[in-house]
Amino acid sequence: MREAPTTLPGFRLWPGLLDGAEQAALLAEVRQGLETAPLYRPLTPGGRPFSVRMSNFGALGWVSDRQGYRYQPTHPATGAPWPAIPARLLSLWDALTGWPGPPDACLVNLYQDAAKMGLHQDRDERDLTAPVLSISLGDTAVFRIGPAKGGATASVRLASGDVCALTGPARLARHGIDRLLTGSSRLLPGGGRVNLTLRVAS
DNA sequence: CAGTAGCG
DNA sequence: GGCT
Repeated sequence: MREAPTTLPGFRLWPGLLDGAEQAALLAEVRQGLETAPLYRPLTPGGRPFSVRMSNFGALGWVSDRQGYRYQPTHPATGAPWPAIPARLLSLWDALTGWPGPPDACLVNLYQDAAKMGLHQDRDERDLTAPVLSISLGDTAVFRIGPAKGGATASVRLASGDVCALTGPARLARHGIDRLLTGSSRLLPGGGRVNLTLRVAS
């Protein structure tokens, strides 16, 4: 599968990398993990709820609450360790990133209806040179990305099966999700989008 | 604070 | 749409 050219150096995009069967198989593994680590709605440190629901796989999970942002080894509601990262995601990481080690965190974000994610930077990881890999499943999202220090952003549609990465000069790019194109995919029975974000947290 | 509103 |  070809890699598409992008405007921002270091932002890599592989449209349609996962075919329908691969998307369905991955989604089944995600659903299985979510039985152990149920989706929940986090709060910002200021106490406002996210519109997205979250969970995590891997040794460490990204969480937000009144205490702040951090990575922790257990689910905030159940106290249990996060489920393992599915092997096919680890293979994808190996195939697409040149990074010498595996990711130890996989954030699971579920967008439904009007859920969105404001512009932000991923900067809670110990080594900010390790890439971030993102997999989209379900409804197409309108993704926005711009330079780390502010300025003009670009809008990019992320469809089911697309994979993208923030690498090198784009590692600290500001990015977010403006909205979903509802009804654009039938992968999730009730509609919506699952985003999987692989990171080296520690 | 990965949220939101108001300004311009 | 970007900044505060």
